[in-house]
Amino acid sequence: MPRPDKGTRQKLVDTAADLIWISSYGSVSVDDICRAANVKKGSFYHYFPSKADLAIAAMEEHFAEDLEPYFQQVFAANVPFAQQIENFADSILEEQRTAQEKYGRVCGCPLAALGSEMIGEEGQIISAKVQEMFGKCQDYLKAAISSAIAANAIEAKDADEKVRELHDFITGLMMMGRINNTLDGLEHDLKPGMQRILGLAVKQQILKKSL
Amino acid sequence: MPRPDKGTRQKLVDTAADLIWISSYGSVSVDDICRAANVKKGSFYHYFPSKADLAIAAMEEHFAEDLEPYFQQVFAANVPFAQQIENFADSILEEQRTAQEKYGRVCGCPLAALGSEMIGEEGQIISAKVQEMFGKCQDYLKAAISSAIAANAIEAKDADEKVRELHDFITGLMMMGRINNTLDGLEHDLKPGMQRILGLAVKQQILKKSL
DNA sequence: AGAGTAATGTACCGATTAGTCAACTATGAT
DNA sequence: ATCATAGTTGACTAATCGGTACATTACTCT
Repeated sequence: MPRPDKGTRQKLVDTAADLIWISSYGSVSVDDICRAANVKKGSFYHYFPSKADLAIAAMEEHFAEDLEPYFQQVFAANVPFAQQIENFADSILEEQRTAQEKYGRVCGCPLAALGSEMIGEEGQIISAKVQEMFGKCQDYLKAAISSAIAANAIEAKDADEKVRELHDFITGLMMMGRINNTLDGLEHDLKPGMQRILGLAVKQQILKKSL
Repeated sequence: MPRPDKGTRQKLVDTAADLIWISSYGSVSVDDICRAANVKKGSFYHYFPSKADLAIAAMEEHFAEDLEPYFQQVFAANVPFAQQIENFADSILEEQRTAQEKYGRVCGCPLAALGSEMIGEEGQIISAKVQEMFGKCQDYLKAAISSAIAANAIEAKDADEKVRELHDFITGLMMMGRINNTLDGLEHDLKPGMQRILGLAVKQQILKKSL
């Protein structure tokens, strides 16, 4: 589904996001990005003052254009909490499957991969942005959990605690999926694990055969 | 407590492990390692044919010298399973605290950080070694869980499943600790989470004040 | 003591890195 | 039409990368 003529800037953002996701920030050079996007280096630095700025732009725009609308849909107020969580788990798995098909490997969470890599002085700015993005994601989770608590839909008391538990759990599954290049953990444990953390009924789940 | 005259080779291994742990493989150059270890480049390549070989040696030796004896102690056959798990959780937290004091930040799991970064063609060998190392760690976990199952100490049936769940869970906590530079998740959720996964009694835990 | 080898030190290599620069072209408003 | 501006291009830099070559030093065995 390639949109026709995405514009140079957008091509750079998308290409960089892809390349970094399937390998790492450090191992993808500006030349790599330019080559893959079919853009000359001069144009790169016309749009972005540095490689780090492109990465940050990629994060912000991916969040604003993909993640934010997605969260608003999944956690829409009219959907019951248990269903929100089910949908959330399903869509994570689906995204990972799609990426696996597209790139030939399990990719995990791009923010976590980047955040882990960019530890240390040189990566401060990017690392801070990763934390900020994670924070924004957690805000959506927190809103959903808070209203579930208010509605007595779950027993939990501290929404922040549950958000952290949930996020840490999900990140673990995605990270190990990335490292071991397998969806096993996500397929088997994601949904029931999330339900268990939140004190929701854990349904016996039927796994779709992987294609 | 620096041992006197560690030997050039060992200094390289230890220094590289440290530097890579607190930043990343890609952002640490051979020159960085040599400078920090006070070793000349010629000596580096006398002991290791490449940077990647040093990283692999560091993983293997860290496992053989630190991790393996540690696992044998924690999962010693005469220790009750519930206690094994408690000790395991405690020691993970302690290791993270120690590293935090030493390096001024939460470092998380070095294998996971490296494994996530080394995805992609260029990192195949290192990535495979990370998987191998994780596999060896899981073997110890599996042995402990299997005998707990055999002794009816826990309800679980499939040891492999529990090992995966446990490993994914722990990795998630450590990874988010690294990314967000906080021990909150590990301090609050590690032990009860492990106990819950394994169907063990979840004790109310008293948290040590962080120093 | 002397020979062989292990270890060290220094100077170097070509390739690659992020980033610069000035010339060029397309565009759009007046 | 013209003029400023946005966008593009390819050649360029200085620094750094992983790795090599080779001479020198230290150690060990006889």
